[in-house]
Amino acid sequence: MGKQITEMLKGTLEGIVLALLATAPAYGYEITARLREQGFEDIVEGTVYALLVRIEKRGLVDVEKVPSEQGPPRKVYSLNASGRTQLDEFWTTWGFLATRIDQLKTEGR
Amino acid sequence: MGKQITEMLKGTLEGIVLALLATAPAYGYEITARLREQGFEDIVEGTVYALLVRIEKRGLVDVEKVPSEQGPPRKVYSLNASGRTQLDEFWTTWGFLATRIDQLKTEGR
DNA sequence: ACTAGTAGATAGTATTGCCAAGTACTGGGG
DNA sequence: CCCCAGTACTTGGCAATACTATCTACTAGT
Repeated sequence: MGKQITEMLKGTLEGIVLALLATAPAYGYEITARLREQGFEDIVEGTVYALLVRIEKRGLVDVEKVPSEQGPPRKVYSLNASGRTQLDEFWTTWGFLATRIDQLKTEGR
Repeated sequence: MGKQITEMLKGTLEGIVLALLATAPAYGYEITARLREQGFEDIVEGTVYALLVRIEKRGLVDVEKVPSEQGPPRKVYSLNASGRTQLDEFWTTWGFLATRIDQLKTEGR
């Protein structure tokens, strides 16, 4: 996949991460790994950490430091009420966009 | 809609415009109007014109100047072979992303 | 001592959409 | 005659966000 996916992820990656956190709290390294498993092969740790800092500053997640058996302590993020609201808005916006784009696709033949 | 849609459009707006041009050649003002009709109320002319300049520079469209009965001459853009290839790639990338996000949505309950 | 794996942070860059203002042309109202 | 609305395109500056590259810190195995 080229750089198209990079630009498409702007605005959606945050929602994707919020959705992941909605299923269970997680820490950065883990989130990166999950994204990779799910097909987002080229998403890089730096991107995820920066995003997590951002959503923490906006108060969408609660953070807890948990010692790790291996390596430095983990910062475990869990979605709070604000985050769930934001996630709902994400689904609304996504639905809006996806509907219109899918419509364009079917019109295109 | 908040600023979420703004970020989401990054990377998708180009594909949307290419898809519009795939149905018929069009000029900037017209494209802006069509987008507005289709629900993208807050897309601004400046954004569309800048995008058109970009895809022209990348050789995805052919341009023809056509005199208008009212106002300055129109720059009519039509998708060429390169543009159609790019559009195909857009649909592939979009399919990839949409599949994964929809999957996250259904998992989320 | 060295390497690999885990875990996080950050400075700099590029892309892209938005905002705001300006240019150019036509036709109608005061 | 001047101003305004509508059509049509241009441009300079700003903000958000993903990527690149590099760095720190800790543990375990060779």
